[in-house]
Parts: sequence; C-alpha cells; structure tokens
Amino acid sequence: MGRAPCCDKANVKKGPWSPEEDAKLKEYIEKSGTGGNWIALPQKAGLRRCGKSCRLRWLNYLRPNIKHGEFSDEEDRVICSLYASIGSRWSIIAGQLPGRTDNDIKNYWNTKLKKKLMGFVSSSQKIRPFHQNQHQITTGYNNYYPQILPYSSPSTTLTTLEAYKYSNNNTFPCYETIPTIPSSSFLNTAAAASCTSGITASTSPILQIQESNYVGPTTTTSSDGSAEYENLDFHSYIYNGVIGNEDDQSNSKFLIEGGGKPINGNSCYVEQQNPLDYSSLEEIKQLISSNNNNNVTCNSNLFLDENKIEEKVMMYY
DNA sequence: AACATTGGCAACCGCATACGT
DNA sequence: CACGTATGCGGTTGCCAATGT
Repeated sequence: MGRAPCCDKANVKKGPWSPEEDAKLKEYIEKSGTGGNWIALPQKAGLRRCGKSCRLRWLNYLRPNIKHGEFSDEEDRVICSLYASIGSRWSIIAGQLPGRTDNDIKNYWNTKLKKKLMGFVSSSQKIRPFHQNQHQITTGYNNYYPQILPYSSPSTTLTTLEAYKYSNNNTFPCYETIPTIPSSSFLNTAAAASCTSGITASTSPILQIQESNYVGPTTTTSSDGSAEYENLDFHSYIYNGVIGNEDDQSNSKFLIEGGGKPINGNSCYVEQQNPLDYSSLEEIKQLISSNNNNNVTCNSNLFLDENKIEEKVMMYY
C-alpha cells in the first residue's frame, strides 16, 4: 500500500501559474499567513492547486524580497565555495544568499555556473565536492588522481578529530595534502617525508588538493645532499574551494616553493597568505566538481563529520 | 523560412525527515 | 514506540524562447 496522495490529483491544476492565481495566493498569505498547513491552504485561498505547488510558488517566486536576475561575482564566489565544501546542499547555500532560493541557485549552478567553471579545468582535474572526496590510494606510475589527505606528520596520519583541530576559529576545516606517491617506489618514503615535513600546518580556511603525476623514478642528488625528484609534478590544489594550477603557484594565494616541477628536500610546502582575499573571480571560476570520478575509492573515516563542516561553514559566513 | 537543437527556468515528483497523536 | 501525515529538499522533467542549420 502506497502513501496517501497529498491532494486530489484529478482536481488540481498543474503547470505554470497564471497572474490571477499568483494574486490569489499572495493576497491570501499576506492576509492570513500559511496557517502552518499548506495542504489546506489552496482550498481556503480558492485555488485549485496542490498544497505543495502553492508552497513552492510562494517560496520561490511570490514571497517578499525574492531576488531575480543576474548573480553577482560575490554570489558566484559564495556558491562555489560552499559547493566545494558541502556539495549540492542547495537550501544551505541559499541560506547564505539573501533573496535567492535553493531552486534558483540549483538552476543557476546546473545551467550556467558549472559550465562556466568547467571550461577552466580539464577532465583529468575534476574534483569532487568536499564531502564526496575520498582518500585516494594510487597504485603505480602515471596515476593522475586527486588526492586528499588530512594534514599529517611524516610518520602518522591524523585522526578525524585531530585533523579537525587544525582548523581554527571561523574557518573551514583544514586539510593539507601531500603529493600522490606511487606505491612500490623507492621514492615513496623519501618523497613523502621530504614533502610532508615541509608542509606548513595551516590554520586557515583551506581545503587543498594536490595532484601529482609521477611518470618515472628519475631522481638527481645535488651536491648539498638534497634530492630532486623529477617528473613529480604538482598540478592542482583547492584553496578555499578554488582549484589552482601550476600557474597560480606564484600568485598571492599560494606559494609552492620550488615551483611545480622537481621537488627537493625542503621545497615542498604550501603556504597561503590571505585566504579570504579573492582578487578576482577568475580564480573562483576554476572550481569544479565532478560526481562521476570513478578513479577514487572511499576511506570515509579520514573525513570530518559533515555536520561539523556545516557548523564551520555557518560560523564562517 | 522552416525545422531541429540547445539553454534556461519554473514546476513537479518522490524520498527522507520531522512532527503529532 | 509505532504509525500516519506534513514539510522540506534535491533530482528531474517539460515547456518555451533563443539559436543554429
């Protein structure tokens, strides 16, 4: 037995609302309120509509202070940042954009913003929304997968709780990443240790992803003893929900010392300077997400409780 | 000019959750 | 606690206008 229908489907009108219906609904709600009962409202208001339809029409179109039209750069930025953090939780995102509805934002994302952003990132760099990102274990050479790990010392991996502590007041949880190190390579330990030890424990609103593309075990040792691992390239990372690339390494947002090319003993660290200082929308436009990356596997215990992320997001905005 | 395709958006649908009894 | 119902949410659909062929 299915659930009872919320209304008499045969006797309710569907499809676009007429100006007359809009006027009736608006007048009724402004005069009498919703009464906390949307199901009963259409009858009281003299409308042949389903209560759900009335609710939707009111919330998305008729209620006061609804903003229609172009989204501003700032709104784009907020949407991008939050999408990177919490995914398609449109109602939460809408809560941060006064006058915008979840439906509006969802449509905007699906039809415009996503496409706008997609143009900036190649398919190999598609990144999942934060809460969907998963611990990546690479298995050999030529891996080119996003890798997200909690910030860790060279010898230990932080627990979720410990990782959480790396976030400071009013920030997103902090995640640092280390390069993707191919397994079964003699470079693994050395590269991991040298890179990780150089990573600065950030306390900023930061979510970073680095990708490395290890294409061969080429290494050179300098006279000072530092090793350079060639062909181990950094490609991208996320910073405040913004995907950067090698070209961004010298800008004000990031400094990856040593550039994106060979990594030597102490040069692999990432530092952010002013996490909230977005100088241009172009950086935000590099955020992208993909729900269809089949190259990742799940190790969800490495990630924070989603509720805590939301708390942080709320504090931040 | 006619038809096909694409894009944008309002609205619908079904599921999960909240809430009342 | 169990059950039924209402609400809210996110995914999807369908319509229409714009654009392309």
